[in-house]
Amino acid sequence: MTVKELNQLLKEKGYKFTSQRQYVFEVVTENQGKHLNSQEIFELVRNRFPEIGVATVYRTLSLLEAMGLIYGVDFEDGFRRYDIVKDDEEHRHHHLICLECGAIKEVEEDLLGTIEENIMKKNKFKVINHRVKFYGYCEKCLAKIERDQRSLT
Amino acid sequence: MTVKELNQLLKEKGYKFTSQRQYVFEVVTENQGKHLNSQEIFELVRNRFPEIGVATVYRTLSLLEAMGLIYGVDFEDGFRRYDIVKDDEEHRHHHLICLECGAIKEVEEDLLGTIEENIMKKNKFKVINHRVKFYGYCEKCLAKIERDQRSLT
DNA sequence: CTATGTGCAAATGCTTTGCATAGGA
DNA sequence: TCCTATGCAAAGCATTTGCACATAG
Repeated sequence: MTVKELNQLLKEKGYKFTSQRQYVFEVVTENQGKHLNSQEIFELVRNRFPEIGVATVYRTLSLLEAMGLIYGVDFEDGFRRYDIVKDDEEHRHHHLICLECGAIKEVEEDLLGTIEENIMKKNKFKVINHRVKFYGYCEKCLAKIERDQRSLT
Repeated sequence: MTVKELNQLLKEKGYKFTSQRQYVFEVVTENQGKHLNSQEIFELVRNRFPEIGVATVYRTLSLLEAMGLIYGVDFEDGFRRYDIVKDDEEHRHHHLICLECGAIKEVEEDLLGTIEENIMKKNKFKVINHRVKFYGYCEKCLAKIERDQRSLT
């Protein structure tokens, strides 16, 4: 999504297009996949627009999330993190979280298609969406761990 | 797990057995499946042991979690919630979260056994554990929603 | 007796809010 | 011009921490 499209979309919904909103959106877009937290986004925006206040960043992130342009995740590290929603993704979007280094990688797959049906049948619960977090070790840390173990013997 | 076993386990690991730890453990145990938050646990313990302080509850919950006797979940509602770990469960434990009424139901299944292998192959990420949250509508709310829709036509 | 555990209150850290001013449309 | 958006500082709120005292072993 371009800044122009953001402008249009904001106006469509009756919101105003401001520099602050533009910069917050740009920063999140340019850092796709990094899952920046609110403070990080604040710092990066401030580089381009020093007058901005934290409150505006928080308010803008909420707005963009409500508009469906970005999404928030909570990796239970004390921060709310944001990333852009890619046009083609619906709910096929999950995270691999490395227990060693904290690296976060995205998985773009609809993992649970058939499983949702079973849930529906067994639990009488209509599944609308799901969020999966896999905890484990990324390639780098796994190699390191195996190396360390070898050197012990 | 009984209080007696808790006593033993604490001592094994070099911790002391105290009334505070006993009551916190009992409250979580007796409210299995309710996913109480720290404040709720604090209130319930205080009914039995009025001298207890919040800090002790927080410290005890962390300790019990580290010992693997309880687990914490974050439903992104601002509270950390706790429930007991049943003996037979490893990582076969997920949640159905109703978008309408907020009800939380547990699912006791290892949903992703085969999927983990694919993740491993495709992403070079060794999965140790996973946590799945399904968002949707529970039986009651689903019925209500359908009723409301019918009455509109 | 000694080290760990506890209660209290203060501190922390992220996020939200109130309010006067700025600035889109 | 009018109403939404912003910046600032203060407030909120769950959780953590420092410290003197209590207590399990």
